Amino acid sequence: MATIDDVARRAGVSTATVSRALRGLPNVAEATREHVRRVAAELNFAASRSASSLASGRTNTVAIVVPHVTRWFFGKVISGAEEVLRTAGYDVLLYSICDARARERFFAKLPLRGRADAVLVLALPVTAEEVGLLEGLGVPVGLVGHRARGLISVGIDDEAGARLAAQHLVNLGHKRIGLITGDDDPLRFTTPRTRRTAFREVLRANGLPSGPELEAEGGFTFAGGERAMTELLSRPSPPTAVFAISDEMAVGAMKSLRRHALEPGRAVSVVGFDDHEMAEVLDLTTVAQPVAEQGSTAASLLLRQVSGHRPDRPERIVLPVRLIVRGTTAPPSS
Amino acid sequence: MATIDDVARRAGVSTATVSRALRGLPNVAEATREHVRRVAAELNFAASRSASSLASGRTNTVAIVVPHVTRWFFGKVISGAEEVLRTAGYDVLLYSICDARARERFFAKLPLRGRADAVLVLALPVTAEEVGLLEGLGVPVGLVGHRARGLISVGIDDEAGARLAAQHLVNLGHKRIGLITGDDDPLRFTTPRTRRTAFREVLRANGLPSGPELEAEGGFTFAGGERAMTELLSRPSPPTAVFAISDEMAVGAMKSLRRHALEPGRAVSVVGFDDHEMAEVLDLTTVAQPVAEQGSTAASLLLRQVSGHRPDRPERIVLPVRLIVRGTTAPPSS
DNA sequence: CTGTTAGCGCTTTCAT
DNA sequence: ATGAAAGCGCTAACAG
Repeated sequence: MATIDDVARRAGVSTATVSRALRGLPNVAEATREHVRRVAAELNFAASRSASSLASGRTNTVAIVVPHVTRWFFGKVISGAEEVLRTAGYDVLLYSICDARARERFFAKLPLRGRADAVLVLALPVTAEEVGLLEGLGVPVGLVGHRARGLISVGIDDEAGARLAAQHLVNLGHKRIGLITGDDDPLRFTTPRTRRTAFREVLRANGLPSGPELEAEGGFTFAGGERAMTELLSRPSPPTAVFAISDEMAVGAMKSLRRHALEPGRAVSVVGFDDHEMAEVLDLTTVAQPVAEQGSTAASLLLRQVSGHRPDRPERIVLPVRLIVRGTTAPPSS
Repeated sequence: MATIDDVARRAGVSTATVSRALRGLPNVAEATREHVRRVAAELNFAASRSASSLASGRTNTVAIVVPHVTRWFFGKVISGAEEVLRTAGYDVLLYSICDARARERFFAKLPLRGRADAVLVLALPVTAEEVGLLEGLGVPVGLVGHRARGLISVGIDDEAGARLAAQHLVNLGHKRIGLITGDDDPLRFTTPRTRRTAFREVLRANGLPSGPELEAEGGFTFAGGERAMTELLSRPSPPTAVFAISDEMAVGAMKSLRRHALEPGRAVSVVGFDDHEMAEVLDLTTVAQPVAEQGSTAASLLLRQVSGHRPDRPERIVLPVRLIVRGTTAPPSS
């Protein structure tokens, strides 16, 4: 592998000039630059990342910390962020944290220390202590899906989303409205709690029952949603409508309803959250949120800070949600 | 951030000893090692990755090249690989290549040059030229989902899987069997072709019709599967059974069938591929493949090569598939 | 506009 | 078992 010295020698200039020419810095004669470029190409030269990192202190890398690469939502967010980062010339380091042990190890060792110019953390509700550790990294930190004082954050208004769903079902005249949540305990996501609280408030404000007997846990998965709905149906007085806080769970719930000969949108109404690809095809009423965009927005903010932008106050961007009414919601059948 | 010199000074030893002690190399007195460890911890020291890479020539990083982080299959493979790599102390660099342009750029610049000790490429059917470029990286390269001469590869027997599905439907007595494939042209995956060919062979061998008029393209997505099934149903003489080469498409197909009042498993049989989480809940007959395991297996092989193992012949591992018969397949109804 | 010269923070012989 | 010292390949002042 050719080094910068090989290029310099062959081009008849100094290494400094090669470095400048190749990185597009000013103060290089256009002719020289062209010449250096040609020689570098001939030699198939590419600057060693570790050498330039060591010398410059920059890594040209951004770390993304994510629970469950496997989940649709996170995959989308990652790919949104990845594209922005890649385009800006940054590499993406992936840290997947799928259980409490991994999380502990991650924060204990912070393997990304010194490896990234910025960090993007998805959905993990970073504790005060963890925030401290991340800040100690000395690079900009961005959060998607929840906030923490002092850090960039991008997300949606979960309360508003949940309220939209709840109010829609209330307006249709439902009196017993269930909730399929996803508590995912080991990683302690905040989203489920936030949505649940807002959801309950709407019910209470409308004089409707709410609470554990109308709620079930679906772990954010299709199978979990199916189980949760089945459980709700087995309760003494089952709901006539449910709000599932993810589309995947909502679709699982629809499956359960059909299995019980309860047509979604007729016997029981269902509202999901996300506007997953399946929602449209299945005619599922849902609270739509921009997903990839949360990743790309966060990545852009992060890069701005990397290149010196120092906002006066922590940047927090809230992307809009909206209710998409489709066929799975209707007035109660009786 | 403390450097190795700080630790050495404070511990009263040389930097060489610190380096050895902290990396667990031999020839360090146990007492010294313990002492150095303690001091390092006090100072919150972590060796700079770029400095050690530069000095040692190793990066402790593995790159994963993947199309569509967003797709269930790839997410699973990544997380399988990630776990093995993380456990072995390697970081994961993610390169997502979701269209032909990105692919071209990637191979033109090979941004991972010098950044990784090994490369894992998922599903991209690497052309001879691309294989050359990857080999030129000078690090072990592993492939998941297809093979190339000289490179490690891990996958399943796609022919066998497709045959299993086809034969099952033939045995049930179906005479017109459709195929929902996913050609995904821009990236030219080989999997769809392989499965289609094997599938057609079985039909032909059994004297049954096959070919384009019984096939439709579903792009590996739920919505695509739904469209593909709808298209098949609109043809002059629609199939009484279909094989979708992914579960997500199979589930989409089931949706289409229901919309046409054709109960899957009664009016029309459906077989999927993957054994996605949804398959069990939806009672979908499918060809099961180990997914995360393909990632972890490939990662392990790669790491073995990184640490010097030189197999005599290219390593190719084929993981087993099996047919799981569930409720969506039955003899033709008429 | 270009060259010289120090490092960046580690690893790795080679001595001792 | 430990230390001294020479780089690894690049960037960033500083001169000119």
